Amino acid sequence: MPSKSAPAPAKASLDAISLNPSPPKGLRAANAALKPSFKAQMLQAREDAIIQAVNRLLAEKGFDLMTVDEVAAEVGIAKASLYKHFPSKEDLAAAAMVHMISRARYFLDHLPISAKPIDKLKSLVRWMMGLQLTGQMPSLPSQNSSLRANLIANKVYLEGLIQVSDLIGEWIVEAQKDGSLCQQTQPIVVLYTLYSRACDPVLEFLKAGGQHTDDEIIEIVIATCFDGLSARQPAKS
Amino acid sequence: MPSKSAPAPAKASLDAISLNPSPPKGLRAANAALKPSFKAQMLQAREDAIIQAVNRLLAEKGFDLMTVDEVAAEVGIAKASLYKHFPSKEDLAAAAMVHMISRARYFLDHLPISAKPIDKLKSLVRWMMGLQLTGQMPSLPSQNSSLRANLIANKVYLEGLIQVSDLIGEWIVEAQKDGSLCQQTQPIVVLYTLYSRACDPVLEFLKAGGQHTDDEIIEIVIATCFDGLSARQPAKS
DNA sequence: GTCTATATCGCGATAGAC
DNA sequence: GTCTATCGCGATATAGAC
Repeated sequence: MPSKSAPAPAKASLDAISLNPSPPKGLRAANAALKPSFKAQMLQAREDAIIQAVNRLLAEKGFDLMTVDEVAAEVGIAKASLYKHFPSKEDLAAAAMVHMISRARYFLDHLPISAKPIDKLKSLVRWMMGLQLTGQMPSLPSQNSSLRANLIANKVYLEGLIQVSDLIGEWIVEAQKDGSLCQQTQPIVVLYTLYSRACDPVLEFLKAGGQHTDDEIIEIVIATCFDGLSARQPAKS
Repeated sequence: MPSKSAPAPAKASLDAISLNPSPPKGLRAANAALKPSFKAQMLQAREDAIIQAVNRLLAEKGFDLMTVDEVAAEVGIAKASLYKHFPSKEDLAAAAMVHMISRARYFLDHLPISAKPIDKLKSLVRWMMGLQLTGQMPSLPSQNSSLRANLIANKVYLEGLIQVSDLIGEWIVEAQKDGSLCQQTQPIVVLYTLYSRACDPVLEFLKAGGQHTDDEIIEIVIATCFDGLSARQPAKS
């Protein structure tokens, strides 16, 4: 079912313009006088379409099984044109990751300020799991060396990741102070654990089981993640 | 550090004979009269060496990045010889998985009978995490279609997996009855969650952090897995 | 900057001698 | 059953015309 038929070339480009309102784009294009330079806009839109295709394929097949030919086919352009935008497959994946970091920062910045830290953390995990269940979370096999090297060399990605991690880290510390989060667990461990939920294979298992909706799966994993598998006294709230 | 230098060809073969005492081998060789057929023994030992190498490489690089040439080099035989034992790369991985299932059944069967079900479950998770931390847990990217098809077509693997799952499932139900395991969580969800700990990326994160020993990491993840991240009343035990 | 066509190469799998 | 040598294919990346 997923494969050889040419996948509607024009659609991806259009979607990339209308959809994805998350992070505001075209800042650079909007400042150079009144004329945003249509050319630059088109170029930006095409790059967005590329990144969107990469993200989808990365989520569907992972980095190793994703081919540059597929990306080009999904965007509807020639492979050689792709390489004019991104000099390598690794850079393609890196751009997709930068985009995800950007979406994450936008999501975190727009959480209700009044929410309790523990609820912000849960919202984050729900969001990440939702992305994975809907095939939007790029999965980079953590073992590929060339890809990792390329990623940690990418300052935009790395600084974004650090900023996001710092923000989440503050919430973790706050949640520990207000008594809603386990104080025996080191904040860094909490952070890693939350990140790991974004690629937890249990999501795929449950989805394959077909007995639950995506939302049900998310609540199940949220419960096991925060409340644990052991029996617990009925919560006071 | 990991790579191009030819990796000590002879060693793997010898280790395969002396090490790996877990599941008893050579049953077939031992029955045909008094003479176990040295030839068959050597052949069996070589196949064990192959499987051991595959398991290690599978754990180190994953299925996609593992090459058959590497396996042959690590075992110390020619690639063509490998293909006389296993007709494809997928069969190679399948054999490694069958071996792991076998080890798991042996481990489960030799847990102290007197142990409480909840402790049996924790022991299992500890064992799986220990395997992953020491590079013995093969990681099969759950996305590869041809590999999955090959695996579920492998009756030995599938039946073994079902047997193991049934056994664990019984413990889960018992642990829920005796009040040590959360009764609101469906047994199948518990099972999937436990399995997922075997390939939880949080292990790699913590190991990369370098701040904890393997045993410490295991206890940390056991705690977050069973007790959750949320604050909890001091346990009564 | 986009295209078609091609270079280059790594990897799974085989041929055929011994 | 083991070896050396090679095929065949698919994938990344590039050349060169427009």
